[in-house]
This record gives sequence, structure tokens and C-alpha cells, in this order.
Amino acid sequence: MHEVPFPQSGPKRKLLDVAEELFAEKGFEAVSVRDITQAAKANVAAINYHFGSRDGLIAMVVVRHLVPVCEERLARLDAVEKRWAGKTPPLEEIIEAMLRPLLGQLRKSDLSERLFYKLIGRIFAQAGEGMPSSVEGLLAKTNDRFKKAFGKVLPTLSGEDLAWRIHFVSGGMIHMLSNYDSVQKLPAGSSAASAMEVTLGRLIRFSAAGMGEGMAVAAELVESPQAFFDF
Amino acid sequence: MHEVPFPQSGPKRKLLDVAEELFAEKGFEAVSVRDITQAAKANVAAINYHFGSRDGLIAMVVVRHLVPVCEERLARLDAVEKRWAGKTPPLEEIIEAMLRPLLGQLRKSDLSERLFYKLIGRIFAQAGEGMPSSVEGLLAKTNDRFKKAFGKVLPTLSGEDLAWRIHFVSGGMIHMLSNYDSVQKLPAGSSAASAMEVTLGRLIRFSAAGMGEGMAVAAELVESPQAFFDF
DNA sequence: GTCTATAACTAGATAGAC
DNA sequence: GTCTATCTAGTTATAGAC
Repeated sequence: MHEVPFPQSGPKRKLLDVAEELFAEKGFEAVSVRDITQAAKANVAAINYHFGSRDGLIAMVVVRHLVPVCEERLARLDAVEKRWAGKTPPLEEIIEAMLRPLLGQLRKSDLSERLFYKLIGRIFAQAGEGMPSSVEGLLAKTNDRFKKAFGKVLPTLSGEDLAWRIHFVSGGMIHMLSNYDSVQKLPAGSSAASAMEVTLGRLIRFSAAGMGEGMAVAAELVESPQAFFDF
Repeated sequence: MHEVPFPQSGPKRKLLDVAEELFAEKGFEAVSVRDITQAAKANVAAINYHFGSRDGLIAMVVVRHLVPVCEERLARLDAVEKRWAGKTPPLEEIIEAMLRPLLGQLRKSDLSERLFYKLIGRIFAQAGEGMPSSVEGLLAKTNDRFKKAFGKVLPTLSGEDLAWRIHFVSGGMIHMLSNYDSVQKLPAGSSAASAMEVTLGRLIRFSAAGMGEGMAVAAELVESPQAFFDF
């Protein structure tokens, strides 16, 4: 890496941060450059100077979050596969590698938990529309790696089945994040962990069951081989 | 019913139809009053005359589809419960009662299949934001009925678990509809049925497995009691 | 009911002073 | 780099002729 792609300080970074906050709250289309520059106490020309256009700013906001999430997804999947070297990992672990980065990047953001999740939800709800080709490539690569990983655990599923089931998992995650405000209303229980953490656990278990539908026996077999053949 | 809530013909209906088409393709926020009136060959003032405002038009578009979907959901759930009177119905049937109306209302629409699904995806992705209170009531009632129906089949799940799992099912459906264009790319197989029909089947099975997670034994038992105990 | 014309406002982008 | 002022084009909504 011979260049830092995102500004770490200065007025450009300030604009990026403020824009994220507004986009998270109201959605990309509902925020004008004037809203942003006003909130950032910059002049109206600042966005065009620093990002070329409003769309350039949005692209940078999206990429700034999309790229680290994809990278963490790939890294986590690598770690899972390494740990189970040779053996087939449980579905839950692959799904967690896929979903947890959407939460895990929170600590690297200055946004509040609430706004971060709303923003991530919006980003992934429209991911794939008008992305720079470099990012499209990373998205495609990530998707492909996970499809192969799931395919190894669920060898009898067709490519279409795999793709659709992954799509359904994504849908659950995006819907959960986009409706973050209702995450608070639907209490997670009396756990000390954050509500989102508990909800992620729910989604992982739900998704693992869905991914493995029709192959409960084989899935059980991986975790406790004796359970099925011992009679 | 002593009044027909939606115009069946005339210029008002024409505006509604044209607006739907544009909203489906580009999203609500990306379509202006001028775009609509131009496409409908009406004058710019027509929307304000007939619907009071642009928001009034959007609300009517949303309600026109949300209400029949909710009603069909409730009717289908009634039918399922009647047919299994006393006994617990399979999860798949309740889920189908919940999801199929999003597809089933297609025949009552003049939109192409593609645009209809995109529109429904958009409507449900933002359902709950700024709805008229009458519609909010219908949404809440529908949700409540389904939560109770699922609760009967899955009596050991907490209310929070139920609510979240239903939320995840909705997410899968909305994501599938919102990305209709990719439904075509991910081929459904060589079946004669429409791609969407096959995909809905996939989602129902996926969701049934997810809903029943942790209670696979009880669920299997309902459908084929001998399968588990016969050894 | 339908239309034109226009009001009143907001959008993103830019030229040019400092 | 940062600012103000302004341009052009878009927006919704409305007043008033027909």
C-alpha cells in the first residue's frame, strides 16, 4: 500500500464524517450538499472542490465502509478455513465470517452505534448500483469465495440454490440493519451484551438452519458423526 | 364497503398507473411530478389537483398495494388455520400465506411482472414510514396475527425470538424483490414455472428451516411422525 | 376538469476574489 | 485552500384563463 486512500484529518475528513452522519439518518437522496456543508461549517463549494461532485462524495462514503467490510469478511473466512483445515467447518462459522464484519467495523468509525448500523444498512441495500469497478471486483470476489465455502459444506446444493440462500441471508442482515430503530424496540432480553450482538446471534442461527435446509442429517454428521450411523 | 377507494378509470387512474411504473423503475425519490405528468400526457397541475400533493400520490400508490396484500395475507392465514382446524399446520403453509400475496396481487396490476415486483420491494422496504394511521393499523394487525400463528406452531420460542425470525423472513423477501433484476440472472432451473415462482419456493423452504431452528424434531414430527421414531 | 403560466424555492456546480 | 456570489436547471405548488 503506497497511498492512503482516505483522508485521516483535515476539512476533507470532516466533510466525509458529517456527510455520513446525515446520510445515515436520512438516506443518501434526502441530503443536499448544502445540508452537508452547513453542518460541517464549510462553504457550499467545498464538496465539489474535494470530491468533484456530490456523487463523488457518496461513492467515497460507500467505498470507505464497503472495502473494509469485504476485507474483514475474507480474512475471517480464511481464518475459519485454516482452523478447520481439511475438515468442513460448521455453517454458523462461515455465516458469522460473512455477517460479523458489518458490525465489527463499528469501532473504526466515529459514528454512534445507531447511525453506523443505519448507514451500513443503506450502503448494502444499494451495493452494486453504480460502484467503481474496483469495488465491484472486490464484491464479486468476496461473494465468490463465500459461495465456494458454503458449497464445500453443502456439496449437494446446486449453484443456484447456494446463490439464493446466500441472498436470503444478506436480506435478513440488511433488513435488520436498515430497521435499526426497531432493534431497540424488540428487546434482546436481559443479557449484558449489546442488543445488536444478541440479534446477530439470532440471525446466525436462523440463517444456518436456512442454509442447511434439506440436509439436516449431513450437517449434524459433521459435528457429531456418531449420532446418525450409530444405530 | 360503501365507497370505492381507488379510481378504476379516468385520468386519475391513468396518473396512478404511470406513476407506479416510474416509481418501480427509479424509486420514489428519483421521480418528479413533471416526469409523471409528462409520461401520462397530463398537465403539471394534474397531480396536485387529484392527489393534493406529490406525497399524496405516493401514499395512494403505496396504500393501493399494501392494503390488498395485507388482506390476502389474513385471508390465506385464515384458510390455513381452518384447513388444519385444531392441529398445528406446517410452518411452510404459514410462511406461504405470508409471502405469496406479495406475488399474488400481480394479476390485479397492469404493471409488467418485472416492474410489479420492483415496486412491491420498494413499498415494503419503506413500509411503516409515514403511513396513514389506518394502514399502520392494518399492518400491525396482520403482523400480530402471524406472530400468534407462528407462536402456536413454535410454542417454546419467546415473543422476541418469534418477532425477529419473522423479521428475517421479511428481509429475505424484500431483498429478493428489490433485486428482481438479479432474479433473472440467477436462473431458476429448467422448470416451466416462472422464475419468481421457483424462487419463492426456495425462500419458503429456507424460511421454514430458519423459523423452526432449534426445534427440528418437533417440526419433522408434525409432517411425518414415523420418520423419526421408526428406528 | 383541464390547461398555461408562473410563483417561490431548492438543487448541484462553478467562476473568480482573496 | 477557502470563500462569496451567481448560474442554470431542476423542484413543488398555485392562480387564474378557458
